[in-house]
Amino acid sequence: MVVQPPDPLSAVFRALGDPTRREMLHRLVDGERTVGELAEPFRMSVQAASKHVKVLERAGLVRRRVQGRVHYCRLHADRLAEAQRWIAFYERFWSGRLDALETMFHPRSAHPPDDEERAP
Amino acid sequence: MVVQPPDPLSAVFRALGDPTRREMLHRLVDGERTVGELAEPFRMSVQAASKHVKVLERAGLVRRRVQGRVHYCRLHADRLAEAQRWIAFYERFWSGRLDALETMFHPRSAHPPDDEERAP
DNA sequence: CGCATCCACAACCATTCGGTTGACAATCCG
DNA sequence: CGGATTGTCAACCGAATGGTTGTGGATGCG
Repeated sequence: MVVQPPDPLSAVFRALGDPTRREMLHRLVDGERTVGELAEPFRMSVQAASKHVKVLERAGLVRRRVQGRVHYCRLHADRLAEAQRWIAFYERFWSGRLDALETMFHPRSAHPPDDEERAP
Repeated sequence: MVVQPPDPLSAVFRALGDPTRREMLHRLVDGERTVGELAEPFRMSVQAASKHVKVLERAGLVRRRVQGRVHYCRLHADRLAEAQRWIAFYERFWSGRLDALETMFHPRSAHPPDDEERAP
């Protein structure tokens, strides 16, 4: 309704909210892949897969390099870091804490990562 | 279209993909809150906020305790741990690594966290 | 040149999402 | 009892999502 520009964090989480896109990200860990290669494992049209790639791209999780007629996609994980920092704020609240030592290396801020600043 | 049961990880990420719901989670860090209390900061009807709470609940991020006519919600962060483990697989690919020491305390598996196992 | 390949764009469709309003069930309290 | 409070449920609405098909633009190549 409000048609406000979606904040980056929401875009990242929503992009991750689809298993097809998560699988695509995973297939990018060992290097660049073309849109066609990314589409190949899925039982869907290339156009549909292309839409998924675009969602990942708009979320900042994938960068594209056009060479000739092929589009090479590569992982751009920096946005994932922000997402993880947001989640990490809640580490103290989940039960399966690996070991207490870890908290020494995760100095958490008193506030959750910057978010929801758009609401006055 | 395929109407398949959404996997838990997708449900978590999609729940996190909305700033209202992230804000609600944040307001649960210092204890239980009723649905009304959760709805109060937002310029939306109680019914709309109630829907958000239900999304969080179905994603397993919030538990509910009904007492009389009030519904007390509390944070249940375990699902966030799974989400973070999924993201953590990509740590090696983002640039702003805090310090190399941290990797000693994050022994990563060779594979990403269990996911997309539903596609044979 | 002529054709095949890679991919985007556009239109369309069904479903989901995020919000509304209205009605109602249950509970507390005078 | 009767009224106020808390919250759900149901129906509805517009926009976004996830898919399809069709078209066409570049590019590579025989």
